Amino acid sequence: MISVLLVEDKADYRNALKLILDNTPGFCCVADYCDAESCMNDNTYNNADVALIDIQLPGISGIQLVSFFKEKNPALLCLMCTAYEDGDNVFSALQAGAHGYILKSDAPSKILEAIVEVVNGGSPMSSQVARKVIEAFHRPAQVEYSLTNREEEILQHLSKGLLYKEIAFRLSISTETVRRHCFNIYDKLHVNNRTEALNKFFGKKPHR
Amino acid sequence: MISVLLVEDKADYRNALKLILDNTPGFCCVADYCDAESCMNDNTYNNADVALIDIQLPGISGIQLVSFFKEKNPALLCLMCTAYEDGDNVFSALQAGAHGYILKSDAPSKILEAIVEVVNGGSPMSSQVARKVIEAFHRPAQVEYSLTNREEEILQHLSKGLLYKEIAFRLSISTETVRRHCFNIYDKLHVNNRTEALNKFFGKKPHR
DNA sequence: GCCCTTCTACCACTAAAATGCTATTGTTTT
DNA sequence: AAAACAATAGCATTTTAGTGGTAGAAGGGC
Repeated sequence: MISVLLVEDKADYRNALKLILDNTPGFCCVADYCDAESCMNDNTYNNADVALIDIQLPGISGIQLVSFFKEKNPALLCLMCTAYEDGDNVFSALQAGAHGYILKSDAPSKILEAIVEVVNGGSPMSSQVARKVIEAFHRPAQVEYSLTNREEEILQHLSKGLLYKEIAFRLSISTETVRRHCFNIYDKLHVNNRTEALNKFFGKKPHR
Repeated sequence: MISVLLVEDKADYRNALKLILDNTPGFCCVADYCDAESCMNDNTYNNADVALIDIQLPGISGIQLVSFFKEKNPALLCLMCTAYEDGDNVFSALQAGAHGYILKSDAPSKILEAIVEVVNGGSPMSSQVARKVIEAFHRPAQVEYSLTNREEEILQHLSKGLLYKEIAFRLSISTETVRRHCFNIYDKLHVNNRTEALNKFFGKKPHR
């Protein structure tokens, strides 16, 4: 028996889903809310397997609700529900911790299928959104900056936010040498400071 | 016309695919190889739109080939091909830069569909593999550090490696104010420098 | 009205980082 | 043996970052 939690502002759609869930063997609707706030103030989310959440909710968005669930009950599987396939929003939701999504235009049978899929360890989503996820996920091609082993080692320590003197102590070399290595690193990477070097070497887009 | 490159060691399967591609309007097979090495030594990969690559190749693996393509011709779309759905390998391939994958057991029509899908910006993959990708992609739960909007904005700029004065210029405020914001940020995050703040706020493990 | 937070700003001081130059030791390549 | 590179290290200088104190203007909440 899969317990589903509904958070959807449109009463018609919410009630329809509830009816379908409660009348399909193997499914049940443990609770339903018309907004995120009332759901957060309740604690039914601890008794559900899957949460079906509308992305566009009045007030606190569905994406924020996912973040909330992720903290309060990480085991809860979040399935997003959107009217139309809004790439960016769906993407943000997945990034926040959602496990898949369905379109409101999908047939009830497809929605039930998606719920089962999520429970079975899948992540139902369209191929287009999958691409966005994949791309954010790709490791940027190693552009081979030919740093020496020692330089990479230094960079590892730099990435932790350590001071030169702390790195020097850990590696049992002088602060001057650490300094020198850094300078050489920045030179090779064509950057001017620690943060740029880390972004470049570890291939990070600065930040979302 | 979609130009496809084949890298597949099983001659039967490779020839069959080639035949299908060359005899389907809108598709053509620009080259085919039985291993990664010979493909890397040629330069046909510059003339293809999509590369269909077997994951299990003798010698250099399909995953390594993807990394190679990513560096040499980042525009080439890599579609992996596997005999059975080996989660870890497929996952690694996607991480290395592949855009989707198909199963050898899929019908020819489905394979052609997947190729079109990739060209159209999609990422064909199973729901199970999508889940693995999604999970690797999830941001760790934000521990809510209650930074103000302005402080988060400053942090965004810090993450690019900008100097205080550069941030000040972009936000049209004084350097002193940027300085002050940073101090407040470090205070709230209980850290002592930029790198630590970035690691903590953006929830990153220092580095692999 | 008053309190509290946020954003703004200046000053002063210390610590650290970034940029130069030079130089020794060892290892590897040619 | 010479040349090239890697790692080490010292010194000097300038710039930037980090830590304090203080304080005014704008906005929300009580």
